[in-house]
Amino acid sequence: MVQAMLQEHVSCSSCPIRHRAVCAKCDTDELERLNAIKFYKTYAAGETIAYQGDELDVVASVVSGVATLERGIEDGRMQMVGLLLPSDFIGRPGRTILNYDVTAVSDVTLCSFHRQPFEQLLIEIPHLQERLLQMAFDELDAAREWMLLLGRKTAREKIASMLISVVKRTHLPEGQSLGTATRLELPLSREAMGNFLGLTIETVSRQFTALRKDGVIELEGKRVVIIPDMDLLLAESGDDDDGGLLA
Amino acid sequence: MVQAMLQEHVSCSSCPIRHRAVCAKCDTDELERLNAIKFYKTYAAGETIAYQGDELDVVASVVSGVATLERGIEDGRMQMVGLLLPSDFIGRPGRTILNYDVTAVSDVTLCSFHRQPFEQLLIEIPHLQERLLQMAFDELDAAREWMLLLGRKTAREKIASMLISVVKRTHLPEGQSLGTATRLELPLSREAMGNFLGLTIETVSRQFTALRKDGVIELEGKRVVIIPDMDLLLAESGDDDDGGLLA
DNA sequence: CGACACTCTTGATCTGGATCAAGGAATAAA
DNA sequence: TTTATTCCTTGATCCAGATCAAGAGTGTCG
Repeated sequence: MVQAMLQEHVSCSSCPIRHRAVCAKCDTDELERLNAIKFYKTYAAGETIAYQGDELDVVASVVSGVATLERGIEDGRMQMVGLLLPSDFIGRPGRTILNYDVTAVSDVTLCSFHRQPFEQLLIEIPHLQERLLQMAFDELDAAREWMLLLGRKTAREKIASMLISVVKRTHLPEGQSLGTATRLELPLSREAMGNFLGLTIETVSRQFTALRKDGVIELEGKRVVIIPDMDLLLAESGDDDDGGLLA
Repeated sequence: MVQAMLQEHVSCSSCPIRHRAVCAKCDTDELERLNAIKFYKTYAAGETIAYQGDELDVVASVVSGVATLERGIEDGRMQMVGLLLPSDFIGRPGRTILNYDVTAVSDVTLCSFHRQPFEQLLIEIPHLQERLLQMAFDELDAAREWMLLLGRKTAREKIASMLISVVKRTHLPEGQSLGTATRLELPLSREAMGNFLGLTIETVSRQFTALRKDGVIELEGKRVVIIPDMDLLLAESGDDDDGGLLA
């Protein structure tokens, strides 16, 4: 499997390293050097990629699938602190100890780099570091928006905000407008959503049915949400205007 | 006043640019170039340094005092998303619109740089960018720890965690151990703490008196907290071991 | 000095979301 | 087909923290 991926991606055409995650500006030579040290790895849905406290000697970029970062307390409480979609980055240069669990929510393919050669390239290719800096600041902005959600929003607002955020991250990049009716496949289980939003699974479920009864969303099965009027949902999110969670 | 600061800091001896915040590795020449474009500005306690939505053409580093980043919703709800102590950084290269209020909690002195020349130096002095990347990742880690607090901790745990975090950030850097009894001057009002923790002012107040009655802390007036046994406080924070919020 | 404005504490009550508990629906295993 | 198993929904009840309300300091400005 991994071998197949390697063959398939020799030119890195579908790899975020090429496209967005790390080096959109790389020239051919630089891309070659990145290609030389990268390797792919896949994980099955539900699999834990790495545990809190692990020593991690790789950094990676999500190629496909959805993964989460979660921080836990020993009594079982869990808080999601990162939702990783394709092109998102895992790990940080300069630190080896991981302080949260990384879990594959769906089947996940990572494009990984051993820390040492990657950090070397970071020094030698300046715009790679620049790109990483932008990504870190983007994540920081997202985290701060998320803090507003966790600290001050009601359960209903949290659900609405999450839906908007998922729409923005999965639909907008491909150029669709926010105004049209949207069909959304949720990448997360009710439990994962609870950990995302700081709620219990029961409250998540109840808010979904409440929003459905109020005509804000429609449900197809458990994982598909249809948003007939995005402005209606936006009005439920507690954000004045754009919102921008994780945007 | 600003003039006085400029004189006083010509060699940048007390400026974080020199010490920790941006360029611990700068050689003399590089320091000169940084000095050439920096300027100091002071703000009085309570003053708003910049508003959500402002176009900001400077980045800055906190020299002295305490400032906060807060994100608000129009109905008055506020969530603090950043607590800035000396050496912390404000603003981000590559973005001009600020998406939170920056407020001086105490009297604050900033060491500021106009965006253009600063970004230029960022390109020309690679380890400056490297330093900024480390700072961004540190803030991201802090934000994630903070998200765990906001999403999953009880009011009592929140207060305890905050106290530990303030101790770590204000005492530990000067080399004191965490084991000894500690006297702590709170930089924040009850309201600011509420916004920090996602609580109301009343709940903050009640938890302080509860912790005092239980012998976990002692209070001297409203702003001074004495922690007779740090392990006791640590046990109340909900963190297994180190905690590390904002550390 | 009193009047006012803040900030903080404390009490009484309310409520949103947690907890406890019992099914339903879908998929897989036997 | 029956029997688990997993994930989700719904109901009943409870409680931590919010809200409403009333002072208590403390400082400042006339």
